[in-house]
Amino acid sequence: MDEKILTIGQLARETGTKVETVRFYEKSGLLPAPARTSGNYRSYDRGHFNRLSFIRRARDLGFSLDQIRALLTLSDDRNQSCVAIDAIAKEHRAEVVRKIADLRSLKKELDRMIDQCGCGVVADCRIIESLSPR
Amino acid sequence: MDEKILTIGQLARETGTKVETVRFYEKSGLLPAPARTSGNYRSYDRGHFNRLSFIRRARDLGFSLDQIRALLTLSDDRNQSCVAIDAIAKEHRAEVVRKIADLRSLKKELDRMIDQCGCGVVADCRIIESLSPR
DNA sequence: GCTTGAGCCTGTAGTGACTACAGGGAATAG
DNA sequence: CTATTCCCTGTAGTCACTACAGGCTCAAGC
Repeated sequence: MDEKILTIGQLARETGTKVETVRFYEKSGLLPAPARTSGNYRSYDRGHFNRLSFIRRARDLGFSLDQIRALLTLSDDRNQSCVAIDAIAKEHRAEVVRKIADLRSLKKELDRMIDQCGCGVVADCRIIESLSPR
Repeated sequence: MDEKILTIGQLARETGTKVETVRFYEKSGLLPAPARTSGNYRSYDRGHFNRLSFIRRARDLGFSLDQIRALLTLSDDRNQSCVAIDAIAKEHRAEVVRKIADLRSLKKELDRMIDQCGCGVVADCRIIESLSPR
């Protein structure tokens, strides 16, 4: 039972978060408000550390704060079916797939544009031309 | 010389922009403030139409407003070399390439996560588990 | 001439997910 | 005792719009 207690700075360092971001998560209702010391400092425990780690990992994977809020709520009820969790993850993956496709066609257009640039004078620039209305 | 003059609504429709966005571009210094009618309505000419079309096309290709500002400034000097324009386009393409790579590795992680989900009960959920700190 | 409705005006505030102060108090090392 | 580092609250800024609120103008129909 090493109930080691962390200041906001330590918690931030250990989870790779900025101090301001930790406070922002608290204000946004993602991280419960912790106990305070006599000097009004926030004091975090293991539960906070776990929850913040979860949030950060999910953020790294591109989940929105709303999605994370939903995941956290669902994961609190350990006896529920995890179909809803699966659905959130799949919805997110579909978004990612869409974005990849969008960026790929974007890149093709940029390639075409850039390949045509003879790097002469602006008046003949194919990049400017392909951005201009015909 | 059909100097046809457009209201903000017509300009917006013809360029596929929202009226508020046109005003926003003016406030941001991307689109020059047009003349006004006696009733204080904005009246746009062909030059505005061309410039706004350019902005929209560049936005569709994912250029930032700052990049577009630079492109517009550069393209105004028709005798300059277009090396700088080429550089902006290539920098943007590099960003897009980076984003595609990021999203691809993201998708792989999401795939792994989702594949493992047996869709049982939250307590055994592999998605929650792989988001939690080890 | 009068009304109705669409379109226009300005200005402000909201979005997401933070980030960056400003102006203070608390804790700690020397 | 002092200097430094950390912490506190609250507000404003980022990007590229979007959405009002509250009011004015204009064109068409009656």
